[in-house]
Amino acid sequence: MARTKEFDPDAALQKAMELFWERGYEATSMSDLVEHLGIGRASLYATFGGKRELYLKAYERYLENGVDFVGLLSQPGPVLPAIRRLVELYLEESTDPATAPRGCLVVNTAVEVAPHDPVVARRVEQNWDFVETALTSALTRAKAQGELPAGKDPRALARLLLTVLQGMRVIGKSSDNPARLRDAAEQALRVLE
Amino acid sequence: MARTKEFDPDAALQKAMELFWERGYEATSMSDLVEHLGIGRASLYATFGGKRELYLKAYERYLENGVDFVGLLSQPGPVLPAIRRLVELYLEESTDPATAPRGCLVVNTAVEVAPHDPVVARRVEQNWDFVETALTSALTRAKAQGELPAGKDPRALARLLLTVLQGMRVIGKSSDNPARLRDAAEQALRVLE
DNA sequence: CTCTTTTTGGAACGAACTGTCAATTTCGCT
DNA sequence: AGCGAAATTGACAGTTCGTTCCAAAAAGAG
Repeated sequence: MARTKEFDPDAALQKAMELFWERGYEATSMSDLVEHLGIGRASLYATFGGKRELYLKAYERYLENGVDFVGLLSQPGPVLPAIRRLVELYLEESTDPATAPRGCLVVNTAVEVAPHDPVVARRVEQNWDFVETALTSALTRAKAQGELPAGKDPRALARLLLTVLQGMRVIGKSSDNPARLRDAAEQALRVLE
Repeated sequence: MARTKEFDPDAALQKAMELFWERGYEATSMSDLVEHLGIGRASLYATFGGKRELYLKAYERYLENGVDFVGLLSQPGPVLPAIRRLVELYLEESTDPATAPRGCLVVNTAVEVAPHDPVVARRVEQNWDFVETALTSALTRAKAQGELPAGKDPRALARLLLTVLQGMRVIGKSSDNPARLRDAAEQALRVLE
């Protein structure tokens, strides 16, 4: 017994996520969002709450649509080719002029928002944990399958890869030198041999 | 034949840099700056120009007082220990709860400001070039001195280190797990052996 | 001491900010 | 058909933003 929503909340959240992704938290105003989402101001507040809550929901939406680590790394068979594909995926997104400037929303959030918002900081750290865990279990499996030398430490290697991936995203945001990140990615992969 | 300034512009710029470093560009208002610098609004504008110009000057001030790559890496004698010290310095600053949340102003700038300001982007990229060059020449010297295996590529290794260092700064901003970055740093250094 | 130049604190500017509210519209249901 | 509940609309507060302006004060040069 109510009026139906005129807009699709899912599509609106997607657009909000893209705007936050491109411009950052502080530089994106509620008026910008109202304009780009094509919905009324009050509808925005009624559906998503204030700016901070909307950002948190946009952040989660980003994670849902992001790189599928588990799907990529948990496939049966050899592990290292999957890790190579993962690194190359990050490399492409970090060097392509169309996608590099926006970087990764998690990195952007870690840098701009997390230091001033404990809730956000926890979410970001959970993501680091998640990626690290996915890489660790993949490398552990690789070691069991003989793809990784016996002396290597899967968790330590996962932590190096995690750090390199985020570093690539940062440098890609302000550099149009693909060779730089290509070399870094290649050297990072060579650690696994 | 004129009045002298009542405040020390150098000290004021230092304080402005610290405020931008801690809060970011957008989240720091001119009123915040006036308050923390202890000088009048008009003096701020007359001395440093507008907000953007002040930020650019603060950025340069940060670079002047930052890690002395050349001084660290150009000392005569073995190179690898110096590189190890450099990585450990980054590790400490990225894991110490007192310094980790503010991260590195260059990284913060690369993420928040560079994508929307070509001038800033150029400055940031110049910094990546500078660090990469310093590391490359150091590793080249290490190779000549037999510290680095003959098969290694100094520039590619420098690019990996550059990426790892920036990645550490990002993860350190939102993680209080020192072991994570310690492992990453250790594995990165192991690449040189 | 006077003139000139600069600094200074604070008021004031228009614009933009986040968030709210009453009025209106549209649906489901009796 | 008409009633109640939810959603839209547009305007509206109350701040805060970056920036400018101005009168008063201060300090070196003659």
